[in-house]
Amino acid sequence: MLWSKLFIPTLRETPAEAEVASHQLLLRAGYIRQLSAGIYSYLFLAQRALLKIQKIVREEMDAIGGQEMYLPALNPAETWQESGRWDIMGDNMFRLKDRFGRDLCLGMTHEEVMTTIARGELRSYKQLPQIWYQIQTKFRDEPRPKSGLLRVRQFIMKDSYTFDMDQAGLDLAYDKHYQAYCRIFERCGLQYMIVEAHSGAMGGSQSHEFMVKSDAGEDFVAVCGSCGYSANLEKAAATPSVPAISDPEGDLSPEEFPTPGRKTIAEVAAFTGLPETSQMKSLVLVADGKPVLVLLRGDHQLSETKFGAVANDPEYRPAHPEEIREWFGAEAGSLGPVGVKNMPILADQALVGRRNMIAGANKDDYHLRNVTLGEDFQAEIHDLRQVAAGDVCACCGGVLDVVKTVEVGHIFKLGYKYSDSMGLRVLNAEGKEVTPIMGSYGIGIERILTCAIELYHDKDGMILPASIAPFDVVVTPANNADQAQMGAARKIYESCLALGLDAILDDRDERPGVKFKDADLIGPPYRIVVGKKLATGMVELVERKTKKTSDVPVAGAAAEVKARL
RNA sequence: CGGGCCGUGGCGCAGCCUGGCUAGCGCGCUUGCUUGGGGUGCAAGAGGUCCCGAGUUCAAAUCUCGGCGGCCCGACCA
Repeated sequence: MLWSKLFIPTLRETPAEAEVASHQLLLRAGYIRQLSAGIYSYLFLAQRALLKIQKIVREEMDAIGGQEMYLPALNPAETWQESGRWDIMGDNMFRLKDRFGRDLCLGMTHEEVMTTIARGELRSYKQLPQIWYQIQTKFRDEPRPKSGLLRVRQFIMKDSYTFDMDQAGLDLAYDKHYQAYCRIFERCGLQYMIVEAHSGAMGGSQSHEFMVKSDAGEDFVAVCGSCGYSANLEKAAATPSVPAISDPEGDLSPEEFPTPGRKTIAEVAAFTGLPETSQMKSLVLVADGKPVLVLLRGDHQLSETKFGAVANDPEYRPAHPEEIREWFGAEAGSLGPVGVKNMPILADQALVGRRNMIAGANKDDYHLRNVTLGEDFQAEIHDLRQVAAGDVCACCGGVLDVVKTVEVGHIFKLGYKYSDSMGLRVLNAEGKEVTPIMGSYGIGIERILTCAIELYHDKDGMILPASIAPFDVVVTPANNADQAQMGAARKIYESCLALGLDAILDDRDERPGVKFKDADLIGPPYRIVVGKKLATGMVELVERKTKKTSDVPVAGAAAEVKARL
């Protein structure tokens, strides 16, 4: 293609609204333009890159026996009411009414529609297993769209769904997807990691996320440098670090002491001269409409996900100050477990085995010393704390790190959640009616592009992996006015095409500097510069990643690019 | 849902506090010449409801109130 004929609106300056590198470069390189918050138009270059990504995804999905479909994005309310997600999705779902006043929504994912198809058509175990997928636009009314294409309200997703007769079948389907996803992210050139994940509102048992490490991300992942254990922070488990000082020995009784004005863990630590690890942190939460007292080691944080799961109410809330006053007779800064009878007490397992700790006295401005779990009060023990950097890996004893990541793929074993609630039944070999087991698997197409840019760029622009770059090579005549250069450039460009390369000829009447800058910006892995050395029969082959230049003969230039890709 | 910032030709900004000519600057765009290896130089041009509405005033980009839109932090998020 001829650059002079294309619409590639590059920007010399970075638009003020773009914060993260991928967003800035997508705008500057003329890939995207914003239409509204979290809604973007994909221009020519973006569309080319996204199509290349989709091609890779299709090839790998087809390779595991996936059958591509295309489902409606516009869904009737009933479909979502059947699974119960019409209510669960809340404000995150775009909703609208048709002319007759019927409720509709824009699909966020397609478990319901896929299950609707399946229950209408699948009759026999002979028809299973099935792997169905689509590449389609999804809609989510994010409370806060941000970071360019990283968090948007409309995006393209590859989503697949599997139907199997039994757990073993699901395990196999899950494993096929796991392997296919590895190949997809591999081929797209991403450095990724696979982490154990929390299955959230999707329901289901096992789940893995495919994450790309990036400061632009919003998901935190705990990783062990020694054994490779990695898990989403929502779910990660680890052995807590050893307390800063050991506990006082002996079977001591709780003893009240004044702590005037000291409310926070840090203030009490400073006042008593004892580290935060010697304290019990008391949180009052309201789950399922009922109060719960949660105890953690002073320096630990509550994992909202873990608590939500234990309390069986992901919608729980912190208690209001008035409620705390009513239930405890003290303010939040002076709460503790001793003497609490009117609500269940949940303690984090890091408190097991500890003795004689500091806790609030349930009396303003007083704390207790010598409080011991199991002796001075009883509690249910759970893993409730959020893993932190520096914790000890539960698998190997190594040190855990916590890194920021972007989620590019997620696979779930759904189990029977949808097939059961929506009435998908088939007959097994014995002629008995059984419920197939399902899995669902997603990939964010734009996120692959965005992560690639986050991962691979420099001050001059994108350095895209060849497999997803909109072009393999750009041919740049240094001086347009020079007929010999233009002619040679044209010939090289044509040889590239003949070799099956995605080539672009920068035939614009621009200064060489402008052409070089633009080529660097939009990210093709190679550039062939036809310049003064043409007189000696040579052109320059420049590798975008390293900016390394090598002289190659005119006649062999195209082949050399082909060989290097 | 809490907190902060912003809205002035396509892009980046100044002007606003302290109201007053035809609203500026850089980049980009058009035309001509020039130049031709990292955003060339010169010249001449085109392009603006100063986000919208109401109010104050002789006079509003500027002050007041209301609204809309965008960005960022937190909460939230398959």
